[in-house]
Amino acid sequence: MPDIIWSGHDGAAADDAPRTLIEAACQRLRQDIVAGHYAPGEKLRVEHLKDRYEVGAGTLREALARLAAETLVVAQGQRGFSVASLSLADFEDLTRTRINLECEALRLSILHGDDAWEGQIMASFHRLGRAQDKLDEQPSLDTVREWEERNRAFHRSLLTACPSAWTLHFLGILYQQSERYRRYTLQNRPIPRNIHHEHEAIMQATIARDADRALQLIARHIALTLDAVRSAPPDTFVRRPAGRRTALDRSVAG
Amino acid sequence: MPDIIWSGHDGAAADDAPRTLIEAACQRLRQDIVAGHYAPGEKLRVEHLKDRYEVGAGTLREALARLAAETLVVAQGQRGFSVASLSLADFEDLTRTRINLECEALRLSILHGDDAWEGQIMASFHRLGRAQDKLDEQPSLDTVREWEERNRAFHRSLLTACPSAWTLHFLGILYQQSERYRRYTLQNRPIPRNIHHEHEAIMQATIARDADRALQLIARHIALTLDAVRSAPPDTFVRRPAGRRTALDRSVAG
DNA sequence: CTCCAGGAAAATCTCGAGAAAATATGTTGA
DNA sequence: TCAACATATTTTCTCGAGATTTTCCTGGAG
Repeated sequence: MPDIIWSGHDGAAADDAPRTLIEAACQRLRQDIVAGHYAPGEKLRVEHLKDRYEVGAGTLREALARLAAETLVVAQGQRGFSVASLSLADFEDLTRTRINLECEALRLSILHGDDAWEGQIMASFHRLGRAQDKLDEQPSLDTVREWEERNRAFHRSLLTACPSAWTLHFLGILYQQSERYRRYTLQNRPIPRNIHHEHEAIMQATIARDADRALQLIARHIALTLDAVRSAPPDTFVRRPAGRRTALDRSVAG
Repeated sequence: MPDIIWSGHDGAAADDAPRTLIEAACQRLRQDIVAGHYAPGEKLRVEHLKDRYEVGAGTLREALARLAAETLVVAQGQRGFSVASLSLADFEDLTRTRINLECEALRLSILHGDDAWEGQIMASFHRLGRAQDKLDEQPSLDTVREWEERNRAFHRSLLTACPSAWTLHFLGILYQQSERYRRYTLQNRPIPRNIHHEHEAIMQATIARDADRALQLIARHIALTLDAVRSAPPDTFVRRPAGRRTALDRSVAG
């Protein structure tokens, strides 16, 4: 139980209580970045942002450093911070990695889940269905927000029984990135109706403990997002500031 | 090619040039933590550390924030920073997740690797063998260091052809954590001889493009580290400062 | 017209001091 | 003896200003 590792790790958690100005600025910045208020690759100048978010320079600086942890912003040596770039190739990789991890997480969740877990899934699915109805009746920013929130809750409920904190941690990061892509490329696009049936099938297979089927369904479900983004206007991904170096520069255990 | 995402992400890369004092402090702190100079769960007081590393308070603070990104340290609301805790349960999870990702990365690497990639693997394997010889002849801190360095290089060479930057990124984090566990639990313990044969078998299967066999071998290879840590003194994992919350609190794409 | 060099402007990086919070300590009462 | 409150100390959090670096603009030479 490596709870501790994530406890203060404002990166993945801490939606609840912004105890410090840093956390508050971190949250607001994260929301604005994920929501697409800043263009991909855009430079984030501390001098400008400290006015916008009404904090000191050092404070904002540390908030940006924390966001760099989530790979939402990048920090270059002596050249300040900028919003992480978006590219189709990255999203393809992101989606494949997410499918890999989410299948593993769902498999473990089905293996370890108890009755309460099943109940939570049904409940969150029901709430998502209601949000879907409201969205169909009256599409608005509020109803969309609510649908997104409950969609996230539904997907999360599927995995709550997964005992692998590391897998969930990485999935959290990938979720966030995925959401950023989705919002950026599919701005204000209506949510197709058939997603509801996908969710229903996933839920049924999961509760029936049919791991093979559930994994197949969730994989396809996630892959559909990739197709949707692929069909975005071709000029969507353009920004590409100079980048270099590759990961995996450290340590290995034998 | 999401190179940009990792470019300045000092978290996983940037061994080369500490362009700022923050990066320098970050590197030194990371080394000291991975090396075990600080006990797991130990509080990291800024006032003390700023003297030790000869930087200002704000500078050290930001370095700690970046290390929190790598999950080496944790930042709690108004209660400062502390070293991430270690537990056997966490290491088991860590290892399983690493096996999952590393198998996927190796599979992709075998799929995409070219002749130059094969050459790099053979070269790094050869260098590792030489380091092993030197280590057998004369065990010392230097020879151990060299072996560790080349072991890391060998494992990295296996995956250089993997096109999934996200998988490699996560693996980098897991590697680092794994190394921390290994050093903490197996301090100064000799490296068993048969590891050389494991590496040889992995290399041969990889170059022969026998993905199934290579994956099986690498999975077992990593799992052996888990066994080694399991056999550590039972009182190794004790520290457990208060922790709460779980990951996966954010976002999902539909 | 292109390319290189120099300098001005902007931004980042760094530091120490003051305010807020949390922990530790000491005291009082039951 | 134990619990609870008030105080004191430590630690974190926050801010603005100065030093260093990068960037951009201008000018001139080839």
